[in-house]
Amino acid sequence: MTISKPIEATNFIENEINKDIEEGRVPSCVQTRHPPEPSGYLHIGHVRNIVLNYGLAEKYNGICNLRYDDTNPSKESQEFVDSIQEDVKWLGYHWKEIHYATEYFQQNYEIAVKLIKEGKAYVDDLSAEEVSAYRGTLTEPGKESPYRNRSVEENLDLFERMKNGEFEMGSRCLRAKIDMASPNINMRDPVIYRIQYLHHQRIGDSWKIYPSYDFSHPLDDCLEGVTHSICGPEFEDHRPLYNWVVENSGLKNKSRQIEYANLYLKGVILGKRFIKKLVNDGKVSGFDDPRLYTIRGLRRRGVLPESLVNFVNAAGISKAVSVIDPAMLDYFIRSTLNDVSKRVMAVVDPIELVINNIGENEEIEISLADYPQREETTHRKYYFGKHLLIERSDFEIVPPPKYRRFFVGNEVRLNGAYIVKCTGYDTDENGNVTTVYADYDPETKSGTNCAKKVKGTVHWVNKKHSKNVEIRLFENLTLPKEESLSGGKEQTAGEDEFNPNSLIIKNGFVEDDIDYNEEERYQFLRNGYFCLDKDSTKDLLVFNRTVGLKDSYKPNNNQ
RNA sequence: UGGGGUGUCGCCAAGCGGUAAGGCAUUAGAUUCUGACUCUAACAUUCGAGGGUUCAAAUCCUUCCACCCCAGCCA
Repeated sequence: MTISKPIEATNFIENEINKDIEEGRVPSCVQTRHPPEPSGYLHIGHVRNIVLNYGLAEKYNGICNLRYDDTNPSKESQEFVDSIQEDVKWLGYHWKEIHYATEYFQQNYEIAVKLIKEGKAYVDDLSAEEVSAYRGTLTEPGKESPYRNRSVEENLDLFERMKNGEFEMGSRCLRAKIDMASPNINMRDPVIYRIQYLHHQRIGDSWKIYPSYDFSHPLDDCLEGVTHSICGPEFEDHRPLYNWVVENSGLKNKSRQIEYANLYLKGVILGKRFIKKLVNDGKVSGFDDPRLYTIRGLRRRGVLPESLVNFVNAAGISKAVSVIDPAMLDYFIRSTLNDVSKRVMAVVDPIELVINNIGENEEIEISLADYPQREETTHRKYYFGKHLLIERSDFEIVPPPKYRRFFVGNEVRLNGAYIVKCTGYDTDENGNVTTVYADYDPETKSGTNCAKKVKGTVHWVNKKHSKNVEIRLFENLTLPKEESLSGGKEQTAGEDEFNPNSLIIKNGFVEDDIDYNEEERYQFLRNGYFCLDKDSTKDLLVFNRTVGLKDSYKPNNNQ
């Protein structure tokens, strides 16, 4: 039993930061920011960004602020701003301060005015379609807008009137005057302010003009004292623009943008838009559905935050697109859970086991260790008796080679109780096994250090001392197409593309005094971790998944 | 197609001119009152491909190939 330890990571971003510090470009305490747009729930793909930003600040004794990139009210809501804070806290990270891009609107505006005065920005009257048409294509340069060379006075006046709400939404915008012929499309006079008459969740209707990401983000970074602005790969071509804004802002603090690759899990749905669609279509119960890889979905599945952090650190970081095998995540989930899980007995798919040589009402008290994986553990009482339940898969009429569990003539240990010898079985008219019979050996009680050793140990539950529960086995909710995992693009998926086996409901049994406890994690069988859920329709829900679904017994390989 | 980026074991990923770290997965074995956990061992003569420079290259030069991102008044 090892205690999972935090994984130290060094990566190319740290190398860059170290260089900046050594060469005196930034103070040794760096400042980062975690800049989510409050337009969705956080998911596993965001954890890398969180670990990086908060982690880097921690590592360099700097600070990391949470800053909502809330410059597009049409997509954002308070629900998302609240959930993001909860999720970050749950992950174990702390921001120094909370800021909003909207807090900086006045300063953003003043800098825009300064740019206009310097002839570096102009109000364009072209429609959105025209702007697009004038922009050119990937291979052809763009055309300059006829409004590009308006006088500073006219621009100032127009921009002021935009701000005052005198124009229609979309009728005009403010553009940075850079280079319409640039091979980098982002530099072809990007729009930096647009007119927007939408109600904003934080600032209401106070502003009629909204800066674009490309304008506000670098400014807010500099204003806040950020030294390193870590972002996704999609902003790589925006870096020249980022730097242009920083250079022309007149701000003394100059932040530097560094991009890293996003993290995907093979076959796992992560797109914000996609997750929303699943929720809206009722495919899943909500943003916290355990099949989802949202932070809260994972959490509800019983995953612990350190698993996520360790996973992300172990996966490392580079600029190459990384599509990680979910088995790796599972490993980190298991390794954390293994340390903390209470071992209990439960049977997912039961068949009856009758002990021949014990009285109908006879009961033998046994003691079960709650945490056998630890040096010290508490114990609980349980009862061995005549009518027990075992897992259907723990009995075979014709045992495959090397099979260690129940088959007629074989001896097996009932976990925590006695060694038992299988004597026979009953089947129904269809040939399905209904009952298994066995004799127990009274000399082999658990804890007595009996000489007899047996290869297999089997979980069981006493029919009388167990309760019927609904057991929900969750598989990963995946898509067959790999391209569906991307976050940004329009994604289309038909209903039948979802894994239909993502939720399996079983009628199982658990020891009768195992009750809901938010903190507790459990393990039963050889491979399943679960937690109980308070929304249970019956006594409890069991969340399982690929966590530990590895079954070392593979008959086909053992022939 | 113009620009930007990336290609090291099935999957991540170190490496930055001195002769291929590590993790996941896999395989074999030990241990085991969970076929779990733990343990031990195996697992790239080779770094997208071809040329070149060098005593020496995954690391430098060069050509080519593949994949990703960019033409929102989204972020």
